[in-house]
Amino acid sequence: MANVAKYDKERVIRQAMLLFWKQGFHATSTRELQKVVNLRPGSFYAAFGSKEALFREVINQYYRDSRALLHEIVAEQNSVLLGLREFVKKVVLDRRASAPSDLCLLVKTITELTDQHAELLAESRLLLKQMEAEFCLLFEQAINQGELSNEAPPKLLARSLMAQIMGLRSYLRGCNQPEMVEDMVDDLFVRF
Amino acid sequence: MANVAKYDKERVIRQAMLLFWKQGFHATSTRELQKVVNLRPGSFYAAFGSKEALFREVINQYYRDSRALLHEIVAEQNSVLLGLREFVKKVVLDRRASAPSDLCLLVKTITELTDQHAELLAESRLLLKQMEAEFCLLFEQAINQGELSNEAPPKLLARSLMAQIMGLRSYLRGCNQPEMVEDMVDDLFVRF
DNA sequence: TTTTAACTTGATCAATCGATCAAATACAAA
DNA sequence: TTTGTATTTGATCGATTGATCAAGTTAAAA
Repeated sequence: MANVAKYDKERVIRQAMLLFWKQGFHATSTRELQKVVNLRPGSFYAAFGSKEALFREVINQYYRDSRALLHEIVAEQNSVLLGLREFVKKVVLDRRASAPSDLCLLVKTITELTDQHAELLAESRLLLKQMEAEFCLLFEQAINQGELSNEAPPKLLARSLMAQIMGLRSYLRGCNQPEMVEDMVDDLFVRF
Repeated sequence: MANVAKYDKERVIRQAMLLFWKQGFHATSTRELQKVVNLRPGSFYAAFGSKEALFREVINQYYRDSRALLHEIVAEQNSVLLGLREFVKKVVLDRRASAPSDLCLLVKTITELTDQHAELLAESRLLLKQMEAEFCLLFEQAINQGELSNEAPPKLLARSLMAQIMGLRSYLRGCNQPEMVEDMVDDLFVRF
């Protein structure tokens, strides 16, 4: 054994995440990435292998962070349904000032990438499916606790919530006026 | 006077549109564009000036085509509301086999681009707003003809429809299973 | 302290990027 | 047919892309 990397890999991945999230995969050069993470080419490629491989680690970190945020917010609330509502508010509206993009990194990715990066596309789809599964579990929990008036299957509710969040965030990116979307978030939860 | 361009400019723009629509702005090189439109660099840059300028013409053509399709489909239907529903079905589901992407080119663009291409971003947002205005006019028409049970202002209905379409198409891009979305399109119009 | 292997560094690779240009070509006007 | 001008063509520009590599540096193991 000898040296051990003197940089914090998770920290580096999060710095890269911010840049990828803001600019997308293609518009972010490896030189920009090397600069923000303060690694020279050799260290950079020794650590991650390729731009694609780094991106793969980035979207997985993004998923873990998102899932953690969801469960944090739900845990703070009295009911699962209120928790979901707060999560949507947080992600769609509150975090707008600090996040690198109005949109979910995973949605940005499936929007940008084609079959030319089939692995990254498939990985992003998988992570979105996993996020949907988290929603589904929470809806099941809400049903078991008698919180839910809507009698639709939890799988359908989760699917619908995913599409609604994607719609709101895309719309917000288009109009750039958060006040137009605030009411829409509330409307979203009227149906539950 | 002398020669006149021997290619059809609108045709060229539509060919470029298919490539941009499929691959996005950054992932589409000027060389690929030159190839599909069968123009050598000189003619290409004489005709359009730059990649950005061509893209600008492309998204404007895309908007005109989309608006024309909307009014075509509405005209075929007995009611405005049925027309809107058919338009959504067409755009989200039916055209999936032939379109270069599951997503709206304008939404892909506002998703991909940053302030580094502020003009194109602003132009895309403007065209989306114009599409929303078309929806708004149709909802007003539906109200005037007594078709509409929903008493919400047409502006809100148009806004909601925009977000819903964006959500469905993004979700479809993520799951890649159209059958999961068919029912969601119908649900969308239950509320009207 | 010496050895040794991992890590860091800056230069550099071939390929591709968007864009330009002089020369060749094509066609309407004279 | 000749002239004049717009268009087309292929070569090429400088910059940037993702990635590699040998030389230099560091620190744990012996």
